[in-house]
Amino acid sequence: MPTPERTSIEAIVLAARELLESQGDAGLTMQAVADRVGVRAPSLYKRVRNRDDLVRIVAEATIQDLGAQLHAVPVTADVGQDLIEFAHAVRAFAHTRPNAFRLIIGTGPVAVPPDLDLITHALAPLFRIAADLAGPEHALDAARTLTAWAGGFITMELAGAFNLGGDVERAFDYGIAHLGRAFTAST
Amino acid sequence: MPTPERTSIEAIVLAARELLESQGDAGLTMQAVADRVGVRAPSLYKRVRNRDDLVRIVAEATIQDLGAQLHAVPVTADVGQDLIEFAHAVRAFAHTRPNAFRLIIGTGPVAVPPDLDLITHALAPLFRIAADLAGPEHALDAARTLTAWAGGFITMELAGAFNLGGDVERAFDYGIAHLGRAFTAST
DNA sequence: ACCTGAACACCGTTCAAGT
DNA sequence: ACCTGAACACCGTTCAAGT
Repeated sequence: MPTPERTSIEAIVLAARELLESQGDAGLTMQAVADRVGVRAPSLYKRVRNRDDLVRIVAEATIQDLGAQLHAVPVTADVGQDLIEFAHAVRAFAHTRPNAFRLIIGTGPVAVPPDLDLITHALAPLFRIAADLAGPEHALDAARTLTAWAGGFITMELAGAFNLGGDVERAFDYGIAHLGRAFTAST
Repeated sequence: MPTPERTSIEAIVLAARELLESQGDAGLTMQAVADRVGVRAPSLYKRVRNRDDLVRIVAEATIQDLGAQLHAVPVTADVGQDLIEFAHAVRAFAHTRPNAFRLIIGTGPVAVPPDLDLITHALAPLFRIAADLAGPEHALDAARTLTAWAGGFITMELAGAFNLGGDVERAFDYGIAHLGRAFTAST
């Protein structure tokens, strides 16, 4: 006797993302997700292996969203300007969904790492910029330097590590400008 | 009738640090700490407000250790070389105590933020380098760029985000070299 | 004054029993 | 085939009772 499906993986993931952002990682409990989608907690295990798996799915969905934002940044003739727009897009994304962003920086508590291809595809626009700035043979190194800086800066900003005074906005722009110049200078 | 003290805050913090490094954040439970110091879990609350407080103390102890390592880096006439040694010291520290390092990057699960003065003092050598490289008026911006890059790079490395091939070591040195040049170029 | 067992409110997860 | 209640092994934390 089949029972009608009372929820879906999509509803579960949506509930998990909303809970993560509104209540933090500790608020993302199987109980709370179940309540939100209208079933009992054990039912979730029909659609999801366990909590770690659910968190991994949320992380991957976030990577895809971030990738879409980055692919939407227009490509102009000025690579330096593109880098600025790109960096601001990442930062804006992180500010609207800080908890999800922490998840994909490798800093948040993700037990199961997200799919590598997803990350590669999401960051494809960055590799274009890095290659244009530093030349094809240093593209990977340059891309890593840029992601490390952006990820580190935004993580620290979200953690409130920049309370020493000074303008955080200006420090971010200072970083972009000097990084952009650093690569171009050594082509 | 006083009972003899069967443990101490020092023993508790030591146990917590060992557990964090060997078992990860999830393994750092009040139960496990109590077992290790030879009391029952409720007794810990005589020395520590709660688990979040214990984690904060561990984070602060880690900042002090990192600060000691950084202050031990010799100051030479070549600021560029100092920066290289400094960055390598941070990375070496992170590799020996990855879980504790994550705690102080603002990426790990620290509910209560560590004392700001501790961080300022620990990073004092960096500010010297930043001021020498970028000039006193841009010292803060430069220091933030450097810490963001180093913290982000090492965090991603520890999370295994650099599996795209290529030499991680080389990417790190590439980052130092270009950052060092970037600031000096614009003095 | 410190330590303890017992208890409480939570977790994630499993599983037999329902429909 | 999906959903559920009950149960299990864990958490962190409180507190009255011991010494």
